Amino acid sequence: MEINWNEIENKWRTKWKESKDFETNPNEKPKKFITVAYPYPNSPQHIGHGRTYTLADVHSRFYRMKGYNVLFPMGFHYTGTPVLGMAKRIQAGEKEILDGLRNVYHVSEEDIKTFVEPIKIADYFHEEIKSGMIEMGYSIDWRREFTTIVPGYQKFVEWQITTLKENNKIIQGSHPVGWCPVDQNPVSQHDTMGDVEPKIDDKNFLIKFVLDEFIFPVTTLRPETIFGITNLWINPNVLYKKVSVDNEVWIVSEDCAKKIAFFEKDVSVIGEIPGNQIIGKYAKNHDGRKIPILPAEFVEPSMGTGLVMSVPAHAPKDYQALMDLKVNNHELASKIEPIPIIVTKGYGEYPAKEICEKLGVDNQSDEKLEEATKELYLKEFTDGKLNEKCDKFNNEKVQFGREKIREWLEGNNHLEKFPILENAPVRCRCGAECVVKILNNQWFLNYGDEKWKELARNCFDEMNILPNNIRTEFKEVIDWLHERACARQQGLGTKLPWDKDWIVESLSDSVIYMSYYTISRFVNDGTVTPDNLTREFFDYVLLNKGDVKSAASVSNISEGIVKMIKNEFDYFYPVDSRHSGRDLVQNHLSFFVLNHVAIFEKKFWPQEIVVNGSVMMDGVKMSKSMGNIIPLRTAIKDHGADPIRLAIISSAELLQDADFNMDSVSGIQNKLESLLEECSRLKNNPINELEIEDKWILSKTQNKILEITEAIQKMRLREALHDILFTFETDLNWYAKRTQAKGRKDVSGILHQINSIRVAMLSPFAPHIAEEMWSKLKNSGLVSKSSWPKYSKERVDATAIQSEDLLKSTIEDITNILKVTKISPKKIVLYVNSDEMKSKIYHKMLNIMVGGQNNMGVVMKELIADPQTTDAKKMPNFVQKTIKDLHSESEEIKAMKLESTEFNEKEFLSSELTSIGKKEFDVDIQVFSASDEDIYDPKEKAKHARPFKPAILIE
RNA sequence: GCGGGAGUCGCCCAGCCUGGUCAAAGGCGUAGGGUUUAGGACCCUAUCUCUCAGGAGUUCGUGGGUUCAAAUCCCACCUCCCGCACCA
Repeated sequence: MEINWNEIENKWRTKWKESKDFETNPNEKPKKFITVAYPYPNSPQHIGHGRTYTLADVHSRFYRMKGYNVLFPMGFHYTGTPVLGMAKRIQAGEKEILDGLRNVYHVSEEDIKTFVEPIKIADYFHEEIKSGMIEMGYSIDWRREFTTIVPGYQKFVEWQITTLKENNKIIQGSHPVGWCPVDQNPVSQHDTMGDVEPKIDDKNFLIKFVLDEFIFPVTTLRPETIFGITNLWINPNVLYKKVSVDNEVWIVSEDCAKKIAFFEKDVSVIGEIPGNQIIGKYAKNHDGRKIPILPAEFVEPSMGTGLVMSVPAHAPKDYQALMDLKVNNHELASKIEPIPIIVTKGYGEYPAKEICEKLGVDNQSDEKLEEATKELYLKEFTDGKLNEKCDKFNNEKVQFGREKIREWLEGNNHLEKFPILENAPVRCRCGAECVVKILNNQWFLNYGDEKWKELARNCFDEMNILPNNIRTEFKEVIDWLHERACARQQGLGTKLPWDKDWIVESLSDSVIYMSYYTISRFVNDGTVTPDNLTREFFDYVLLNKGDVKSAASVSNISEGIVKMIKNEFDYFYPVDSRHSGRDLVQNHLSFFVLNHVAIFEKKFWPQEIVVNGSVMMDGVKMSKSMGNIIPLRTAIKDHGADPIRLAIISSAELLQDADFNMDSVSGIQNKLESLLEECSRLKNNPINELEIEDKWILSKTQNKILEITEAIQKMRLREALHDILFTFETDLNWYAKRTQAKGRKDVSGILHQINSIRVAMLSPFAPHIAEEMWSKLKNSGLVSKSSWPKYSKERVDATAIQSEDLLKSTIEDITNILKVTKISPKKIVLYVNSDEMKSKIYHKMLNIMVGGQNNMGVVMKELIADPQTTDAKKMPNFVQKTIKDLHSESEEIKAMKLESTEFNEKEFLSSELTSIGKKEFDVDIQVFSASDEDIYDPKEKAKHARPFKPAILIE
C-alpha cells in the first residue's frame, strides 16, 4: 500500500487545529510546562534543528495522554547580530551568501531583495521555521508566540535586567574585545572577512622595568620567569618610540604604541630613540636588580612591546642569542650565566641548553628554535616545579605558581594584561585590520559570585537532568563560570534601561523568558497592551511583590486582569522540562538556571533539563559548505513528517549524535505502511475464551506497556520506539506461529486490542499516521486525545509466560540437537520430569536463586538445611545442572515461575507442542511422563528429565 | 592546560548508571535458499572457534584489582573526539 503522507498528515493536522487541542489554559488537571530553546531565525530549520523540537513534542504528547494539562509554547529569538552581518553581505552582493539563499534555501529573488534590512531576514525565516514546525505536527500553543523584539517582550527584559541589577548581579568592568578601528565597533565572526572569529589571547602579559626616567616594558607568556632573568633584549635595527602613557613614559615599538592606544589609556608619542642607543644600559627589575640590555635580532617590533626579557636557562631562543653573543666575544654577554629556576623531570640544570643541543640548533635564526621552544614550554608548564630562586614561590608547580606570581606582580604594579589577537591578522568586512580593544564600561553578569553559584548548585541538586550523566558537566560549568558581558553595542534587542548605549546581549535576554509565555497570550489577544506591563505589574505577577491594587492602578488595568494573569503564571510555573541541544550546556542552560535562582523564589525554579546531541548526515556533520543540509520542509514534502520524526528519534539515544540517513527513513516508511495495512484488516470481533497463547501475548503486551512507559519517562525515546515498532513484532510473530499451527481463526479481536494499544503508544512519536491507524481500527475519537495504556499487574498471567517459555526452549533444544547431529527426524519423543522430590528441590532452588544467588555451595547448604529438600545431597548432579538452567534464565521468568500456580508439564506439552512441533519439524511428537507405565524409552533418556527441561529422544 | 566524552564479535552501533537474563540487540556487509522476464525490491536461514545430543572454549582498547560472578564496579595506562566564552 502506497501512503500519501502529505495528504494524511494534512488531514489530521486540520482536525487538531479545528479542535484547538493544543491551546492550553489553566484548569483543574495537573500541568506540565514543557519548553524548548526558541530558534534564531537566520536560516530555515534543517533536520538537525528538528531533533530538539521533535523530542520535546513527543514528551508533550506523551504527558497529554497521561492526563496532564500540557503547555508547549514557542517563540522566536530575534536578538543578536548575525542577521546584521547577513544584511551587510547581501547589500554588498556577496556571491557566496546569495547562492546559498537561492540554491540551498530556495528563497525567491523578490524576498532576497528585501533582505538588505536585517529584520526582513528574521521575519522571513521566522515564518519559514514556523510553517515547518506546523508541518512536523508539533503540538504547540501558537497563541502565545512572540519575537524578542516586540514591545511586550522588551518590557519584560527591561524588568528582568533591572531586577538583576537591583539584586546586585550586574557589575561594570573592563573587558577585551575584537575591534574595528574604522567602524569603531566590536567585531564578531559575522563582521569579519572569511567569517573568522577574532580570538583573544589574554594569557599574555606586560612586565615593567625601569630605565632612567623611562618605563621599559616587555611582554611575556611566562611571568614566573622573571626570577631567571639575566638580561633584556632589544632589536638594534629598530627605531623605538618614547610614548607618554597616562602619567608614565614608555619606550616601545611603534606597533606597540598603536595597540596600547586601544587599551583605554591616554597615549601620545613624544619622541623616538634608536634601539642601538639603548644597548649596554641597565634597567631595574621588580626587586631593584640591575639588568643589562643586550642586542638580539630575533626580537620583532610587531610582537608585544617590541622588547623582550631573556631567560636563557629556560627559553631556547634566549639561550641561543646569548651563545651567539659569546661566540663574538661580546664583553657584557660573556659575564652572563643562565639562572635556572624550574626543575623538570627528564631535564638537567639548563633545560634550554639541553634541548638546543639535542635538536642541533646552530644560531638564533635557526627554525628548529620554534620547535624547541614549544616542546620545552609545554613540558615545563605541565611537569615543572619552581626552585628556591623563586623566593616565596619555591616548590610551587609551574601551572599554579605562574598564576600566583602574576597576581603578586600585578598587585605591585609591575605587571599588566596585554591581550593580543591570537589569529591576527583578522580583517573587518570594511577592510581594516582588527585590533584588541579594552572596554572599561562593559556591563557584566557576575556569574563568578560564589553565593550565586551555590544557589545554582542547590537548584541542580534537586533538578531532574536527562540523561543524568551530564549532571557533572553542569557542575563543572558552574564552577568555571565567571563574569560574563551581558550587553553589547550593536544588534537587535532591548536597550539597557539605565544605559541606552548598550543592548542586552542575546544570551542574557533569553534566560527566564519562559515565564513570559504565561503573559504573552494576553498581550497577543489585546487583553493588555505593552504599556500596561509596568515594573509593578511584573513584580506582582512574577514575584508576588506588592499588592494587586497598586499593581493594577499603576499599570492602568483592572485588578481582575492582573489576578487572571498571575493565576496563569502561578498555575504553569515552574518549567517542568527544558529541552535543548548539548551545545547549550555551557551557556544557555546554565544561565537559565542561574538567572532563575537569582530572580524567582524556590518554588518556581526549573524542575528538569533534557539535553540532546546533534544530528549527522550520513555520518558527517551537517554544514552549509558540505552542501549536505536538508531543509526540514523539503524533507517533509519528500518523505512525510512522521517518517522524519521517527528517523530522527530512532537513530540515537538522547546524548548521542544521531546519524540521519535516507535508508532508515524508507525502512520506517515500510514499517508504518505494513502496520497501517494490518490495522485496516483487523476487526474488533468479540473475544472468546482465552487460550494459553492468548493469555501469553496479552501478558507480554502488559510488560511492553510497562517498559515503554518507563523508557519514555526517562526520555529514552529510541528504546521506547524500538520496542513499539520492532520488539513487539517478535512476540507477535511467535503468537502468529502458534495460532496458525493450531489453525485458529478467532484471533482478530485480540490482535485488534493489542494493536490499539500499540498505536496509542506510537501516537506521540508519529502522531499523524497513528491517527490514521486509529481510525482504521475504527476506534472512536482521536488517538492523541485517548489515554495512555495503563499497565496492570493483574493482567499478567505468570503461568502463561512460563509455559510459553517452556515451549520455546523445548523447541530450541530440539532445533539445537538437529543442528548438531544433522539428522532428519522421523520421530521425536519427550519425557517430562515426574519425580516429586526433583520438583520440590527445583522450587526451593528457585526461592534461593531468585535474588541472584547461584553459588553451588550456598544453594546446597540451604537445600540440606530444609528437611523437605535435604535429599538434595543425594543428587548433586541434578542440583548443579539445575543451577545452570536457572542461571541462564532471566530474573523475570524466575519470578514468574515462583509466582505461578501448579503447572502440569505433560498436559501442556502434549496439547500445545504437538501442533507447533508438527509445523516446525514435520513429525509427530510424543510426550511421556518419566513414570508412565507405557513409556517408550529405548535409550533410557527419561531419567535425565528435569523440571522445565524435558529429556528428548530423536530418531 | 582545564573540563567533558568515547574505544564492543568484518563495518556502524546497543548494552555499562542498577554486576548474573551476555557469545552480547539492531542495522549494513557476506553466504545459501525463496520470489521475480531482468534490474531492483522483498522474505527465510546462517554469520567468534570447536562439537554427529541440547555442550565446551576464547572474546567487549591494554594491564591490574574487587567479587562466588565483570563488557558492566575500582585503579593505572594507551588512543581518539569535543568545548574553553561575550558568540547564536
